[in-house]
Amino acid sequence: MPRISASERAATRSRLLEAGKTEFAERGLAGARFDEISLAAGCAKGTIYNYFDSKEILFFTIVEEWCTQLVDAIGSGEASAREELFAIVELDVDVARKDPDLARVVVSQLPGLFGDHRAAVEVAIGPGIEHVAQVMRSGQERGELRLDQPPETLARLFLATVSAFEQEALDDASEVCLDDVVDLIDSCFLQGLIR
Amino acid sequence: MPRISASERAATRSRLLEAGKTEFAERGLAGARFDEISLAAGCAKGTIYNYFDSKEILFFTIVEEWCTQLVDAIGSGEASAREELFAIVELDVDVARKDPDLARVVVSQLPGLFGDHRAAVEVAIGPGIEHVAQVMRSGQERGELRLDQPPETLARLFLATVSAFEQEALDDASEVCLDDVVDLIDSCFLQGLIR
Amino acid sequence: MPRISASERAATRSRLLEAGKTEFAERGLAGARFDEISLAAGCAKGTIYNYFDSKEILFFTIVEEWCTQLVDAIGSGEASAREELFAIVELDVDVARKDPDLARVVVSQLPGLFGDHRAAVEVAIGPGIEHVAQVMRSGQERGELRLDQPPETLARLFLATVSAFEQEALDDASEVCLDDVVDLIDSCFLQGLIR
Amino acid sequence: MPRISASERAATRSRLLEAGKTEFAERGLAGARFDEISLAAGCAKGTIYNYFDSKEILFFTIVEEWCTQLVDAIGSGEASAREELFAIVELDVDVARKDPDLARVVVSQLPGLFGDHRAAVEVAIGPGIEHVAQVMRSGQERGELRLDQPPETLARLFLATVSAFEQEALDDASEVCLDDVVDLIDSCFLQGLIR
DNA sequence: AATGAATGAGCATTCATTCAT
DNA sequence: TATGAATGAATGCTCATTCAT
Repeated sequence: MPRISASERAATRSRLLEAGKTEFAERGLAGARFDEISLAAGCAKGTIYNYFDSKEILFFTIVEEWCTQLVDAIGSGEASAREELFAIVELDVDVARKDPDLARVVVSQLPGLFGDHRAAVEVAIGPGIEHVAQVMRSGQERGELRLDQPPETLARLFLATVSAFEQEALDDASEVCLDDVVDLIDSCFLQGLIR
Repeated sequence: MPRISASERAATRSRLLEAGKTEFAERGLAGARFDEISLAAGCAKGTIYNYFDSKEILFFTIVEEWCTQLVDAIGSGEASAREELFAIVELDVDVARKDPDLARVVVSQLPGLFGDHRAAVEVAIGPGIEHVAQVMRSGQERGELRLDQPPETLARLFLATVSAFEQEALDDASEVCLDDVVDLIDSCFLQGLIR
Repeated sequence: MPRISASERAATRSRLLEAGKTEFAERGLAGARFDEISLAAGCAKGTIYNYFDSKEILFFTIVEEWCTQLVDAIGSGEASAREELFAIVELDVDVARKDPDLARVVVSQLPGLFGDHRAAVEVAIGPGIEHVAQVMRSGQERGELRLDQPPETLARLFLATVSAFEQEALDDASEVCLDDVVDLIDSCFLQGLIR
Repeated sequence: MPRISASERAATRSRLLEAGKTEFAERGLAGARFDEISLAAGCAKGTIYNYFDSKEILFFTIVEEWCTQLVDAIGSGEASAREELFAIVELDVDVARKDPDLARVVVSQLPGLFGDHRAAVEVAIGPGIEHVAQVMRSGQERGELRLDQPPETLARLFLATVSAFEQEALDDASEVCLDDVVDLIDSCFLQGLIR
C-alpha cells in the first residue's frame, strides 16, 4: 500500500519535470542547481532523488518527454514525404508553443553535450530520429526525395535545421516567431530535398 | 618597457588560444578547465590571466577569432547574393577544415549560452551577422532574395543552418563530410531563399 | 492489545537483528544502511524504528546478543582458571563458527568506537567483561594467576587477544582457521597468565 | 621555481598530517571531516587537495608513516627472535608514546576497514608485516620459534596482539599504561611463541 | 611578467529519521 | 503497527580566481 496516491506521485513528478525544464532552459545542464529545482517544485532537495536518480537522468527524462510527444503525435505515414515532414514541423512547433522551456532545452542544450552525455542524448532522441528517417526512406523509395544522402542523415539534417529555426524563433530579440517556422522550413529546407 | 618581447607575448597568447580551442571543443565552456589549458599551452595557470581576464573572455576571444577569419576573407560584394552566400559557406567550411576544434566550439557551444554569455556572443559574432545581413540586404534590393523576412533574420537563419550542417559533418559518426556541406546548403537552403 | 502476535513481533525483530549483523559485518557501523537492512529483513525502513530507536541501538543490541550468548553459556565456575578461560575461548569460537557475521561485527567494529559509542559498547559488553574478571579474580585468589594486574585488566586483555586472533581467523586470506584459535590462545596467552 | 619553499611545503604537509591524525583518532575514517582538519591545520579546505588527493589518501599516508617509523627504526636482525620482537614492541610503544593519536588511528581504525580500504591498508602496512615475518622466519629456522604456523601468520598475530594491548593502554579509563605493554607482551605472548 | 600555492564558494548526493496515512 | 515518501543536514570534492614572490 503506497503512502501517497498515484496521482500525488504523478503530480510531484510533473512539478519536478516542469521545474527542471525551466532551470535547464535558463542555466543549461551543467549550470542547473537542484536547490532551485526543488524550490520551484515545492519539495525538498532529497525528494528529487525519489523520482530521478541524478541530474543527468532528470535532464534526459525531459529530453525523452519531448521526443515521446513528437513520436506519439505523428500520424499514419500515408501521406507524401513533404506532407509528413510538414506535419512533423507543425507538431514540433506546437510542442514549442505549449512548452517553450522544453523546446529551449532541446534546441539549445543538446548540441553542446559530450561523451557519456552525447551517448545518452542519442538514446533519448533515437526514436525521433528513427521515425523521421523512416519518412525519409519511404520518400526516397517513392522517388520523392533526393537520394544522395542516406535517410538517417537527411533526418538529422532536417531535425537540426528545425531546431536551428526554432531556436531563432524562441530568442526574444528575434523577429522570427514560431508561426513563421513552418513556412520557413518548407521553403528553405523541404524544397531542397524534393527532386 | 615590456619585460618580454612582443613576439614572445604573441606566441604565448596564440598557444593559449589554441589550447583553449581544444579544451572548449572537448569539454564545452562550462566543463573546460584552466589547468588543462595552461598545461597544453606550456605555461602556468596564473599566466592565462595576464592574457585573458576570465574563462569567458578567453572563450569569446576564440569565437571572435572565428568571426574575424570569416569577415576578413569575404570578398568584394560585387557578385550575386547566391554567389556571395555560396562563397561564405565555402569559407566557413574551409575554416572548419583547417581548424575543426574552432568549428566545434562555435557550432556546439554557442546555442547553449544564456544571459550575459548570450549577450557576449552577440557582440562577438555581431560583425559576422552584420556582414551576411548586408549581403542579404543587397540581394533583396536587387530582387534576388525573398522579402518576407528582414535581412538580419535571413542572415541568422543562414548562419544557424550552416552551423547545424557543419555540426553534423563534424560528428565522427555521421555520414556527411565537410565537402558535402556546400552543396547541401546550396540545395537545401539557398534555393529556398531565392525567388 | 497488541495488533500483532508476540511471535510475529519476535520474528520480525529476529530478522532485523540477522539482517543488521550482515550489513554491519560487511560495511561497518558508519557505513551500514537502513535501506539494505530493511530490504534484507523483508520489512519497510520505518518498521525498524518500531523495534530499535536508532542505528546505534540496533548495533549495540547485536553486540549485547553476542555478550549474552557468551555469559549464558559459561559454566559453573568450579574449575581452575585455565580451564575456565579455555572454555570461554571455546565458547567464543563456537559462537563465531555459528555466526561469523556476528563475530565480525564484534571483533572489527568495537575497537574503532569513540565518545558516546565507546560508552555504549562498555555497557553492552560490561557483563561479559565482568564475568571474565570474576574468573580472573578467583584465579588470583587461588594463586593460579599473575597478580601484577587487576582482574578486570586481565579480563580485557584476554578478550582483546581472543578478538584479535579471531579476526585473523575470520579473514578469508588468512592461514589461521577458527579451530586453531583455542590452542593459540592457550599457548600464546594463557600460559603467560599462569604463574 | 616553486612559489613556496620546500620547508614551507613540508610544514604545511606536516600540519595536515598532524591534524588528520587527531581527527581520524577522534572520529574514525568515515566520520572525519575535512573542514575540521583544514581548520586545525590552519589552511583552507581546498589546500588539503594540494597535498593529498582524497580523504583516504590522507588516512593511508598516516598509516604508512606509522609503518615507516617502525621499519626504519628496526635494528640489524642479528639478535635472537625474542630480543628482536621485544625491541619491536618497544619501538611500537615508543611511537605510541610520542604520538598517541597516530597509535590510536592504527590500533582502532584499521580493524574496521573493508573492501578497497582493506586492500589499501594491506599495502600500507605490508612492509611492517613483512619485516616482522622475516624475524619470525629466522627464528623458526634457528629453532627458536614454534613451527605450527607460517611466519607471516605469526607476524600478524604478534602485531594484532601488540595493537590490542596498546589499545587497552591508550584507553584513558584503563589501568594499563604503555610502560606495561612491553612486559605484558613478553610474558603473555612471546613466551607462547618460544619452544 | 610569470608562477603555482592557496583560497573558498558552490553543489550533487547520501541517508538516518520522521510522520501522515 | 506497518509503511515508505519526504525531509534536510551534512560533507567530500572541484576549480576559477587571486596574489605574494
